[in-house]
Amino acid sequence: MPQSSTLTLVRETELAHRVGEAVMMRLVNGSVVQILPPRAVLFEEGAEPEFVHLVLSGRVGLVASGGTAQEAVIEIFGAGSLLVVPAVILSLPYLVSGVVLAESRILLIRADLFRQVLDDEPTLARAVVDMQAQHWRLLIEQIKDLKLRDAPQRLAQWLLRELEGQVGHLIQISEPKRGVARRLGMSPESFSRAIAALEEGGAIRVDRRSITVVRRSALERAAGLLSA
Amino acid sequence: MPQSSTLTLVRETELAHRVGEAVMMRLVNGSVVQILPPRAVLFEEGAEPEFVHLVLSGRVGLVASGGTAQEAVIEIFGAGSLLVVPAVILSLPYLVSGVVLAESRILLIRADLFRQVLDDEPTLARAVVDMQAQHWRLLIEQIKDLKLRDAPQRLAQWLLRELEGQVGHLIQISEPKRGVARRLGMSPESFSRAIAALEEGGAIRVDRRSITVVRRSALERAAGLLSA
DNA sequence: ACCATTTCTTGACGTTCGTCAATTAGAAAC
DNA sequence: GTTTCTAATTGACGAACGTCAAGAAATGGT
Repeated sequence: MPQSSTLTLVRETELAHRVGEAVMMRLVNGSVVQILPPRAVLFEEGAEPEFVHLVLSGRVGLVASGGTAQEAVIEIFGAGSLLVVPAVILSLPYLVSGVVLAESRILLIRADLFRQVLDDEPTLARAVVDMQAQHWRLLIEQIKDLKLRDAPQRLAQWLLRELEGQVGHLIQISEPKRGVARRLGMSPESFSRAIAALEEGGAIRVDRRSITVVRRSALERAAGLLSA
Repeated sequence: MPQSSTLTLVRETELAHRVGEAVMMRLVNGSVVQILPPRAVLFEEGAEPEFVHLVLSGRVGLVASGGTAQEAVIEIFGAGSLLVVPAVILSLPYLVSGVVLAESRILLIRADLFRQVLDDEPTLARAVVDMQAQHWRLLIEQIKDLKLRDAPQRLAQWLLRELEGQVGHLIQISEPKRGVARRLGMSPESFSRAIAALEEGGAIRVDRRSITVVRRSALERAAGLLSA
């Protein structure tokens, strides 16, 4: 069973708030915490699911690999996210790999334990429904992006979404830009050009990995949200 | 409350099997059944969610519209599918519209009723977790398709998936091809060319809206599953 | 501070795919 | 049957974007 500093983190997660102390303890006991550096692989596409992964800190990317060398970042999750619940519930092979993007602390919950608690404890099922619902909407938004917006629009949209939940007009990219580019379904080169175009248009100011939104309306126009 | 022919259909759904008669009746009572023709709109993107939709028969497409006239078919669901649970649970506007593709019988479950039963009845929460998990995997597969496969590969992949759960080698398209094309994220023209290419390659034989898979291996190669 | 490695940017080029337009094929109405 | 409307195909063209290649900038290690 994990140590106290970890327990503090666990208690701060949305999941812990929703299921309550007792149920959370059932999940935590018998689980393992790992602290992993970037590029570590949590689980691999095609493998049988062994754990549900609760991200306590850091960032984890869901990555899919095509037949050749190409890789696509499906989605990126931060602290509080519960990963690969569907694979565990259905006992089907992972559809994606989990790759650590920034040093992360991960709680590994054994698959059979998770399934059992899910059946025993209604509060867990109820909490999972909500979390799944949020993830579902993320994916729907992303499919909409991919199907009906071009690369610069996707970038503008992404910047606007990053801006929500932020204090000021500043967006800090916490990982190589390549990662963000792939998450947005474009090459690093296209990402670079799209960013340059937005800066050219006076919408943003870029320095290093810091992006300041200068004119929000220009961003919204670039995202295709404003008509003219 | 719906009539008996409808009840028979309801009882055949996966949901009914999983939650049991009593809970299902709570959902059905006070709910309404609609029989709708193609092109009917069940719910509209951006609107506040009023109902959870249980498809009893027919097919319903989830459609998203970009700023301009363009539309994208996100996913297509048939009998037994429970639609827009996430929007209802989170009380957030629909991200997509629901459009009837083939004449459908739909059970409309009031949003507040669904939320209440979801909180009261653990079996419903548990069933929804599973159904959401399946949907999640559909979307993940689709994002993988969009991000790392080109149009002909997506078509080949789709044909292979349609073939599973079929008896022979025959695939019947039950709606205008445009719909399938959009679901696959390509224009009808590209769809047409991709199909022609597969027929050219001897993988399939096409007649009207019937597609016969002649050489499965050729299809798998076209889908990018086989190396050479 | 230096060098080595990785990341990022920029340019040139080719492929893919969407759009436009014209034609053909089917389906439905009368 | 003919007309009419929608769906599907085919060709030509262009825009978007990925790849390749080279160079600049930043990062990390010692």
